[in-house]
Amino acid sequence: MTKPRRSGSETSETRTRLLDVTEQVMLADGYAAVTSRRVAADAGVTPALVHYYFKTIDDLFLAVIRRRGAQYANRQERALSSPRPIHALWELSTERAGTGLLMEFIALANHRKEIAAELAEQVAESRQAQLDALQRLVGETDAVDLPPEAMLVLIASVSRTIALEESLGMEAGLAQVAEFVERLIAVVDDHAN
Amino acid sequence: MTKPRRSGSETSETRTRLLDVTEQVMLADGYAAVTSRRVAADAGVTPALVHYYFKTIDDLFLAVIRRRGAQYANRQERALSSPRPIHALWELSTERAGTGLLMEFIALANHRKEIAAELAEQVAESRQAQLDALQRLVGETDAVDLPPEAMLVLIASVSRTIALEESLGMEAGLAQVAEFVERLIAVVDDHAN
DNA sequence: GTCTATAGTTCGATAGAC
DNA sequence: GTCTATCGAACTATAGAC
Repeated sequence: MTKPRRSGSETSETRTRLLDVTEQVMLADGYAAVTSRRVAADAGVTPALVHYYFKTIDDLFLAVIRRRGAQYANRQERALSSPRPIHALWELSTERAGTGLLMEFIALANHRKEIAAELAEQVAESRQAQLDALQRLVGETDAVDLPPEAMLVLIASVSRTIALEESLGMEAGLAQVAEFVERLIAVVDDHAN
Repeated sequence: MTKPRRSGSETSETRTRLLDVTEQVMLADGYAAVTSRRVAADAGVTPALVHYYFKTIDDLFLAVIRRRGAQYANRQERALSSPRPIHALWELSTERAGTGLLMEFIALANHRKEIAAELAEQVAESRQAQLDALQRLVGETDAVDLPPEAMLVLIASVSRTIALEESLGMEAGLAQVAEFVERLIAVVDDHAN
């Protein structure tokens, strides 16, 4: 939402392409595989062009996080205004593709201050929107003996772990723990009706 | 029990030092910062020596995982034979240092087949030992409406997320969700007495 | 906007002396 | 067991032509 036209870099088709390719590389080979050469090659441009759009590789990572975060915020907003908000949130959280990228960014954030800050801000904002929706839903009552904030952490925890252990080829307990969380969720969602 | 492809004796003091340093580097700057030069410098040896003990960098990673896994198996065994086995397991799982390394290995496993296999094997073995202990504890009864396998996934999920969000500077809901899990655990542990 | 060319680093891994 | 020396490759980032 910056300049109207011709700012070039914000709306460039090439720029978009570079972001797409970066996401693909991260999912396929991890964040360490994201280099100006690799991204350029996969996008069919020259390495120098990557540096033209993103001065440093960290800037490229930040741009991907921000775009991704904005997309996710939209999807979450739709989910939270559906008839069964928390169930829709759970479905959204258990999607595989998103979790894969998130894990990469978490690992990255472990040792890149700027990325940690951006990631933390996004997670916090997203969590706050969830909290607002959940509190509208349950009001002041205690439908479940689990505070709203805690339920949200639980949803985030379990969905992430399921995606992760599945990708490691494990399966013991995954279906059952999903069922357990879904039962908790149902209580809350039904409480609204 | 496959040995690293090239090893100066398994018990070498230098070898042990290299493994220690590698763990420190991973925790401080992430797996991508683990290079033969960096590890050598931090350990006070020459880069060539790193390649002498570990033919490739992946071999170095594998050796770290294996050593770590063996150590963890011991600690878990002690925890599981304590008076309150599941509570002890929970305490063990919420330790910060272990979680940090685990996140790095998970990220690594995302795109290194050998490491994914080793990691999956260790997690599965560890989970099985937990399951044995838990089933001895609760027998056939249903103390909680949560199958044993699912409770173990829940413990792993939540402990990991707490460590992770804390490291991002977040705190909302963490204490409450911990309390929730601890309540579930207490039911099971008390069931034994 | 896009390219060529390149400077300056850093890396993995090996050969071979001691 | 440990070292020196080094090859070949990959990387980030910039300068400057088109």
